[in-house]
Amino acid sequence: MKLTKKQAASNRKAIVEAAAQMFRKRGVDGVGLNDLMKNAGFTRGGFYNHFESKEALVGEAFALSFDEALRTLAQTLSAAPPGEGEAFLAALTGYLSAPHRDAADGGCPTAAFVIDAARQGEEVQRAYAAGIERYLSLFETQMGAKKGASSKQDGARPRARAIEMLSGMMGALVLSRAVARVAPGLSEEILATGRSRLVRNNAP
Amino acid sequence: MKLTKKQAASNRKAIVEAAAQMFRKRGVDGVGLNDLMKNAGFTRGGFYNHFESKEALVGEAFALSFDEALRTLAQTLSAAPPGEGEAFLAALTGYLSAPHRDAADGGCPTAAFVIDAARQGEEVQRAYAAGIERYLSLFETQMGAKKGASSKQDGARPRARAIEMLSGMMGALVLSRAVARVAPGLSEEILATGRSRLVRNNAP
DNA sequence: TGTACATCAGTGAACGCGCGTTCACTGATGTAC
DNA sequence: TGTACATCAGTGAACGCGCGTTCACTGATGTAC
Repeated sequence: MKLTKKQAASNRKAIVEAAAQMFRKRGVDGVGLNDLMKNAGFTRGGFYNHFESKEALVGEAFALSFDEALRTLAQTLSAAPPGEGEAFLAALTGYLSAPHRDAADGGCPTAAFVIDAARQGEEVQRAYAAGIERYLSLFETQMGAKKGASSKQDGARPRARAIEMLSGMMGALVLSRAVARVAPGLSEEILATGRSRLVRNNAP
Repeated sequence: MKLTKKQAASNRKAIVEAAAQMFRKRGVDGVGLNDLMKNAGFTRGGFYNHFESKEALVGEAFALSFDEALRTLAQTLSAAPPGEGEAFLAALTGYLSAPHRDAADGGCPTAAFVIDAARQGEEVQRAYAAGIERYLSLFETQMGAKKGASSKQDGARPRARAIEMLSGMMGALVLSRAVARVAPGLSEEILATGRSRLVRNNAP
């Protein structure tokens, strides 16, 4: 049953893809390897043909999640007319939306993995920290692009503004998820408050 | 081996206390009942004399964590000279500190349970949402007390300011925890940025 | 108040189950000649 | 290019282990008289 190298690599990728989604939705501890392999379209025994251990997969799943999220965001931004910063604001507004809140499996890995990352091994945590730094760099670039146009936060340096933005938006998103089922009004209020803050901080 | 009612209630309390700490440190899925009961000073079989299921305990552990955190905060604030708001700012600064980052088991339940809450059953999630509302009320009260003294955020209504504060501070704390072991510089930078934002927003 | 008995918190073995991981086996691919 | 063989991804049973939960049992407490 040996497969072509191309097919084997593709199958491996499918496992990491499934893991990236399932880990975001249910947490690392909430996903078993048998369940994962079934979702990826295989039987459980084949897992160790591709990965040394579950932890090794977790690191790859974290890295892939950040790769995809950052690539998608970069594409969205580059598709818009440059210099204005409107596309960036639109992306941030979509971040604090009900669809993103309700679809964690395809959503922001910073939010989905923020508690898991603290409890995983160092290699996994390094993948997470690397993703954070990439987000911060992107934010700095975007904020620098419309320098002078924004108002109230100009006193803070770009790096500090990027950190505030990432932690503040991620905090609002995870909090809105945490109460969504039993307090939908509060959940929406948290998202709306975050969006209005974005608008306020970006007003001319 | 029957115990006095008082002793039995005390033993039950010990189990919930242990759970409140262990769940905050390792997550709900990361704590087994045998391990929990051993930590509380008992053998595993006794658990079901006090609780219907693990999920029932989770709800009580969430509620107790919020009770203790809010009581401690209220005590700190009431011990200080009233009206000035200095004690509140000091408490917030302590929230974004390395000791709090490094001791999740005795720390803020909003932060520790924010991802678990989204994945637990409705009863557990209700306990979490109730805790959030209590935090928001306390924040509103504290911010109202120094009304007119603060500057930049006065345009936002107290409720919105409380939501921003809770989600923003919680976001910074969990993000600093997520990278603490592999990127201590970034972790401290996240905390420091949050603290400087507090100072900025509360400057006269 | 004193005795007789039901209550029930604690014990520790045991249940079935799913976990991460290992294994012998299969058979088409990729390689050596 | 054609044949012979080593490689290795996939299969599915099995491993030991810890999980949440159940159980029969113990014996001091709380209650009934």
